[in-house]
Amino acid sequence: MSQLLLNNIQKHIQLTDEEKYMLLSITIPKKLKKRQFLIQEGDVSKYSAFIITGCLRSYFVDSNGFEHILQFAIEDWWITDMMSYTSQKPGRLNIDALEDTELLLISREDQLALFEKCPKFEKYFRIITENGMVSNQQRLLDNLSLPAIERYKNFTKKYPLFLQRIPQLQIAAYLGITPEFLSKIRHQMLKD
Amino acid sequence: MSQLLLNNIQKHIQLTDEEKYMLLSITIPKKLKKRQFLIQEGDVSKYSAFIITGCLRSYFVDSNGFEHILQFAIEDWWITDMMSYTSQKPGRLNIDALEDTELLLISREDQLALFEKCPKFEKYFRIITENGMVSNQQRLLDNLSLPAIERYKNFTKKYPLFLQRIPQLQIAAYLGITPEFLSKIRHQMLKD
DNA sequence: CCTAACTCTTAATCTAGATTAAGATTTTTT
DNA sequence: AAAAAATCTTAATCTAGATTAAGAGTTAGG
Repeated sequence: MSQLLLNNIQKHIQLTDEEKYMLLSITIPKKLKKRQFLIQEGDVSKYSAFIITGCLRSYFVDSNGFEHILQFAIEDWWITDMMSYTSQKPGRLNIDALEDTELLLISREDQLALFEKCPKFEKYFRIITENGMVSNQQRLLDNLSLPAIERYKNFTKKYPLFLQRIPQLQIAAYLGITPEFLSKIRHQMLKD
Repeated sequence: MSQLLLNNIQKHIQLTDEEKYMLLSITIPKKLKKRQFLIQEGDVSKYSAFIITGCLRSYFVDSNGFEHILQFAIEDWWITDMMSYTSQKPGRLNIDALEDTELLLISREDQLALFEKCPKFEKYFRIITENGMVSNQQRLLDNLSLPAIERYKNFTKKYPLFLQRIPQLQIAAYLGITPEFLSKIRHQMLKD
């Protein structure tokens, strides 16, 4: 089960058995049922979560009660409220499970201690964070420059697996449109 | 002149004189006149730039020829096309100077070699990247959840110094609205 | 110092996407 | 298996912000 995490890490750095042990000794397994929360608004995100099976979303509830989704995450991905996790202050994001989910958690405290003991892990997380930043930037550019229909087409190309797994309601909240308008777009796409 | 960079770094990690030397021996000073490019679309971003004086912007030109600004950067900030810089593949961003500017450049190659020689620097850039990711996420949330007038108010609060320095045309391209609409918003704000 | 090139504003018209509402399906709970 | 809750669709109406156009103010280069 931890093998998925080790494999993910070993795409970027090589680990000795001792280093594997160092890592695994600080990971905490956790299960969430569908709709259970990992983090709620106002919490300090003590942990970053690596997903073994299942699917989570991180989202923000605006002053009108609308949800806006920052990230979907499935097997082999990390998710947390980065702002709260890095600062260890209360965050504004919620993270909950869209399916029954198995996670490995690592606390910020243990993570930083691990970096001190073994800088290789700092490299791994530096790379993960760089990649996350790039995909965030790409998404911001899409939101600034493309109409909703193009953003949806990009989404279907980039994340074809999500289409089967994630309700349209959620996809609309990720794209920044209403479910009604997404429905209209999909109808329109069938015609051409 | 390099003192600004050393101070910035020493907010996050402590450096020995030798480490300072290691860093400075790979930085390349560069000057740009207003309107000169650091990077153009299609280039590989060989360098990340730390700003000593002046102001730059990174932006994307969409298929209709409209510019969308990802980042403004002034003294004491880093800027690059992260996608291209980390992958060393051609990028889609332009970076140019809004004012006469002095920079210190570091190549991706030298940066990665520095990380190997001295993991402390990996820590520094991991922190910088984490912070960048957080502010990108915050901006994405603002774009998803707030109307233009609120985004402008947030901008004025977060970057009061930019208001004097950066033309409204550019600020509009950052907020994701037309300059005409920004003008309307500003007029509207005077009334209350 | 003058002209060309930006920059900002105002206003009329237009459109992508929101809102509201209602009905049809599907999923979940009891 | 029935009832309740969530999901998706369609359609009419509405609005935030775009587009177009024109003029005024400001900056910069020759």
